[in-house]
Amino acid sequence: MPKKGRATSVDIAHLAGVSQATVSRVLRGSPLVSAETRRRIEELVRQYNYKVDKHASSLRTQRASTLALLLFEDPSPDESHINPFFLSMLGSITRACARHGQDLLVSFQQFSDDWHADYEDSKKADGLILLGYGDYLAYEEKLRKLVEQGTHFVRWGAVLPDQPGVSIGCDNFDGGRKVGAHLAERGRRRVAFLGEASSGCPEFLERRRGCEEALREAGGAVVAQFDAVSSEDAGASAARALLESGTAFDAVFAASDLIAIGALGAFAEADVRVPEDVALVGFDDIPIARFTRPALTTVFQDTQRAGELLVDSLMRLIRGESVHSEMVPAQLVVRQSA
Amino acid sequence: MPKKGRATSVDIAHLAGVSQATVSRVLRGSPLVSAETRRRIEELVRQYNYKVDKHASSLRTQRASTLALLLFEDPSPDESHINPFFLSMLGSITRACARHGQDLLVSFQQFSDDWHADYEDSKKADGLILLGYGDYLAYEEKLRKLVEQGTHFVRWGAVLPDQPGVSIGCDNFDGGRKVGAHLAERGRRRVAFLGEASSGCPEFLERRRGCEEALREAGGAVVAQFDAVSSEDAGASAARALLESGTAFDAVFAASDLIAIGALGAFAEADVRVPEDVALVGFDDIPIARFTRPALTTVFQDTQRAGELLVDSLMRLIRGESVHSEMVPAQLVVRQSA
DNA sequence: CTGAAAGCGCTTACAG
DNA sequence: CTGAAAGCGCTTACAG
Repeated sequence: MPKKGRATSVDIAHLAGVSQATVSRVLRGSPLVSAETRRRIEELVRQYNYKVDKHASSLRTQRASTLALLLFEDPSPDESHINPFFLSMLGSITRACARHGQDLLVSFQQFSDDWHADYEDSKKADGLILLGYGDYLAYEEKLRKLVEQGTHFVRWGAVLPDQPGVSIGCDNFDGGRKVGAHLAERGRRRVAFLGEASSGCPEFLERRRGCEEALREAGGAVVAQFDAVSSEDAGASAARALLESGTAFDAVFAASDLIAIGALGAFAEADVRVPEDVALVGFDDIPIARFTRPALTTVFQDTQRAGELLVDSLMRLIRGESVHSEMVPAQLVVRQSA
Repeated sequence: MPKKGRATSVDIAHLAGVSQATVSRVLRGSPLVSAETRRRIEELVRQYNYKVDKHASSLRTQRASTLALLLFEDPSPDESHINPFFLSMLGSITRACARHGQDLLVSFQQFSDDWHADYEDSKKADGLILLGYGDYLAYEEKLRKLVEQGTHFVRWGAVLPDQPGVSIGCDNFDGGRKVGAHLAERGRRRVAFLGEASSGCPEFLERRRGCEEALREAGGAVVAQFDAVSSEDAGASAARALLESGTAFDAVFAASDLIAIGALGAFAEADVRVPEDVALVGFDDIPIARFTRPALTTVFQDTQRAGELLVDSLMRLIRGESVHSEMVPAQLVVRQSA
């Protein structure tokens, strides 16, 4: 007869006529319990809907069994929508956490110096998963600090030499190369790049560089770049700027699908036909890419695999095992726009 | 000199030459501390990067200061993408939690009997936010159980009489009515509804009923319904079925934007022009709706407001205050498709 | 304004 | 295989 409130292991122990320690053993799956005792306790546990208290357990074991996902987007600090690609990562990360028996704390925030403090110091989480866009230069400094502090973290992003910490990312260079090769094969030679390819945005930079390499081999080139953060609006503006610049081009490589979708709108307004007048390729393969008109040719990143890798790497880091950065393959998805 | 590992309040107390209780008081913002002592302790706290241990604190206070967001989607148990509308809710819920000083645990799952057990019994969370589509009939049973068990929860969904627990939802009926009125005003009289409007899906049913009412006043009607869950593929199939059925119609009301986008694709394939041949209206105003071709006329639900309301209601429920269901207004957004 | 002390609900060495 | 006991790091009534 547990009193008001939820039953505790002491209540269950009384009911079963054993010590509280034995109840705890059963719940932790210890082999040091007789089958009969175990059965009796499990029955009571079910009957009273007893669950181990997470806080008591975590306090005792010094493990939160919780991971924190920090999503940040520098360009759009407004209240609105998050990049759908990140959201698909969120989905796969959630599922990977469930498989690993970890709870997942989620937070959207601006770049912060307190990531570490907020989660690991307070022991809310055993480690952090960092997911976001933003100026990598500013970001790197913070990563370095996290490493110094011994924070357990993994990040999704460009995988480059000499980066602080562990990164999991798509093979952006190879993805770009596949786009360049495809465009060349379709007879396109003058490609405009839409997106900020600079050292502040290494993912985009790698995509552009890969594309350039493939193009060069075929006698083509990236003839212009118009900066854009990853949003439809930025993509539309960049495409309009491209059109107004008078640059001669026969293809556009948008650094992300969101940018490509914005460009698609700008081209339609200007009566530029895709793919007849200009071939258009995006990157990310967000769900909607199959449903644009024309359907978007783009690069698929295996978010399922990435989520699993992120969680798995982080857990190994937490256990003190050695972990290295890793890339997930990029795969060209040819649809109608190029 | 805190030993290895993070500093505890005991370490800080030693360093400051006070008792551990005093440190705790400072950190909880108790007025029972002299200004001088407070200052000294705060300095040390900063210097040693000390944070209150969440588990110890929660164990002692019996409050997790954490909310759990359970996202479930019945129709697509596959690994893939989550409805973007829910994701935008997730964004606003996260921010609302931050404002209220609550951590947010996120989980995607199938319908489960263990929602309660998994989160509140184990004290991982003080309350649950339920977000998802699925067969309401099956769902209602579970809600009833949650109420019986005294679980603190709020759900996003249709707000109807006699529902168990607290619901926050859009005014679906009024949203539907606005769609019907707009279509009628545009001279459309024969509207096909795409989406499963049944008692298993009360949101869609309300949307359809609202639309019918407005249409009736104008001499129009909903002439057909083709079921679809909320996805592009289901929308495309439903639209094709509509076309094949030979029904005469001059407008389509899709129960969600995802369905509308699928229908847009199917119409394009069949050379049915939107809005010339058929006017098309969606529901949700997901970010991409502005960028489809033609841009989608749809119904906006204030997710910002909804997220705040959900969190606020749940917290009041947790504090034992009385809370009632509430609706968020629906707003027609006219673009090009109708 | 401050400290000593009890206790939140577990886990796990230790002893049997 | 089982129990008694210590202790994880806090918060808060109680006493001064």
